[in-house]
Formats: sequence, structure tokens, C-alpha cells
Amino acid sequence: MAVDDNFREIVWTVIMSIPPGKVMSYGQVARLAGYPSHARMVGGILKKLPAKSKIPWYRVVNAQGKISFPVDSAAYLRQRQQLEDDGVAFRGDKILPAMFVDY
DNA sequence: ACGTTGACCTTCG
DNA sequence: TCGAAGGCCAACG
Repeated sequence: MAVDDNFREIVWTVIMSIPPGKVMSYGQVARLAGYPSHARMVGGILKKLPAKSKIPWYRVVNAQGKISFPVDSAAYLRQRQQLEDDGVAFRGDKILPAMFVDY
């Protein structure tokens, strides 16, 4: 059982546990998964995620409360739309600190 | 084998 | 509040 496979699974589980209307940072996900220094790897996993996956990847943003895509990209708009549909409140391009799931 | 890259984080000024 | 700088670590070419 390779550690990497576990990591990927745990990350999925953690992300799926994020309640609707809330968000979590990459670092937070990594910590809860048991790999505190693997924030970047979380991003790597999400990037590889199949488009039809039911995992709510859009609920994962960076620690500054911003979407990790260029504001002019289609991906940015897509993620932002999903979040707003989910009830996540923005102030400008940043997500309010209160929207993060507390742990 | 080695330098570069990246859906990151934290500290500092 | 904002940007630069350093730290981090697996994946890639």
C-alpha cells in the first residue's frame, strides 16, 4: 500500500466532507489528510481529477481566500459560479474568512 | 541524476 | 493591505 495512494484517497474524503456553503484551503486539506507540508500536492491531485468526478473540488481555495486561477480564465469563472451557487459569500475576488470550515 | 514547475503557505517590511 | 522572499516537496523533462 503506497503512501501516495492513501494520500490521494484521504484528500478526496476530506474534500467530500466539506459542508455546502463552506470552503477549505489546500493547506488545511493537506493537514487534515495527515500530510501538513503537502499543500501543493493537493493542488496536483485536483488538477488530475476527471471532469465528471463528483468531488466538490471547487470548495478548495488558497489560504488567502482567493481562487487559484487567473481572474480572467474560464476556470476561474467556472469555480466562482459553483461557489456562489453553493452560497459562498465573496467580497470582491476574496472569500470571506467566515466561509472557511473551522477545525 | 538534476533543474524546473506548480490549482501552496507563512513571515516580513 | 500588498508584494517579495523563503520554504516546501512530489512530478516532469
